[in-house]
Amino acid sequence: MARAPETREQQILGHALKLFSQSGYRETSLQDVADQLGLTRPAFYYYFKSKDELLWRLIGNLGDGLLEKAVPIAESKRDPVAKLQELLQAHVRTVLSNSDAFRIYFAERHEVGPSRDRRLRRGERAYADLVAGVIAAGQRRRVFKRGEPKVLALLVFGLANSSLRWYRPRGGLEVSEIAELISAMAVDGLRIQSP
Amino acid sequence: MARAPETREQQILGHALKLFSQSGYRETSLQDVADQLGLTRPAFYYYFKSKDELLWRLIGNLGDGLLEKAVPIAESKRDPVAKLQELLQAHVRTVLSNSDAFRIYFAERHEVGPSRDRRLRRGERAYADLVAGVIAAGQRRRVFKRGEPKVLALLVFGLANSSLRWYRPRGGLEVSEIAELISAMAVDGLRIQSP
DNA sequence: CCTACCGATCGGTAGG
DNA sequence: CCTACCGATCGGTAGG
Repeated sequence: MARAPETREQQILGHALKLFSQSGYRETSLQDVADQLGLTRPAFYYYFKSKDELLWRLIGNLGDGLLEKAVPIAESKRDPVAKLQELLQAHVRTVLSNSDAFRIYFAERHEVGPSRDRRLRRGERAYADLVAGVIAAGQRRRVFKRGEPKVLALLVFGLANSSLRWYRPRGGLEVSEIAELISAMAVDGLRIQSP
Repeated sequence: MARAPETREQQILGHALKLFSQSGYRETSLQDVADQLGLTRPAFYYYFKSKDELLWRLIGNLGDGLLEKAVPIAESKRDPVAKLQELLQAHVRTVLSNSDAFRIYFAERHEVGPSRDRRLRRGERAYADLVAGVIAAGQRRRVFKRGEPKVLALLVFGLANSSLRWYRPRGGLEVSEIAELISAMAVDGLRIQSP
């Protein structure tokens, strides 16, 4: 059972991930993090510039990860319904596979400061525009309901991200089951009902 | 234009509501609240026992309000689809009409301490069970999709509550429009698709 | 990475 | 006894 040789930096990131996710960024002191690792608080500053820097390392590139997976799906040649379904499945899988980090992201987003906040916001807008574009394409084909595509995209993200509120690894439902449930619910919710 | 004679207590509650909602509970000091009202921080303690007490006054009975409106709908004689639609419309209207308070509720829920947290949890469970019961009734009539009713209820709440993330009063969309959009999306998302 | 600290600010309380 | 506060400061903890 040879453990991967974790660096101190990785240990700090891992423990901070758990603590920030469970108790919040402001509620968790660097002393809490240091205690769990058996080192002093000042030692932390050998590895990270500040508490802000630690937070940014945890949540700064989550948006890029989502966008990377989404772009090829949105640019593929499938129909809008299939695209949206695939986009949402990928979204839920990514979010729930990194549930601690995304929980921190959504709860502590505002703690990163104005310039980084703008950067996060740009990423979010690009991602939302991508999904809104797919929804708009489905509306033009008369398969999705009318309504502001951007608002519908935000609602669909709200549905998908809400799984973070109750999802727990190894708790009844698998990530893939939740991803299928949510994507089906979102796509059917947007579909013009036939009867 | 005679303003209602606002007591100091109401003034404090109103300003704390805005500040906690905008910047967070821990991020807002009692000094910030006091400054906005032109009084000293110790004066605050004449009106409230503690910062915790202030938070509780803002979010402690939001759940009761939701439950009060939901019970008569759930107990009415309508079919499950109509019940769910009405439940969700009432939910969204209530939540968005008190958007600052509910934003605080969802973001700072954990700050109220263990015993009050249990109380909130009990209220949430009762409310979720109510909606899960309506969903289960719809499943028995083969109008709603299969799946754990409790999970489906949580997803539906997630969709409804996500509107708090982007809703702003006097911004394009009316509360009633959002309520109808969300309830239609949720009900159709749960419906077994006919074609 | 530790010991020994700092400037500031936190929530909360004293007497009047 | 009540109300509506004030100036000063408490013990602790924050990030650095």
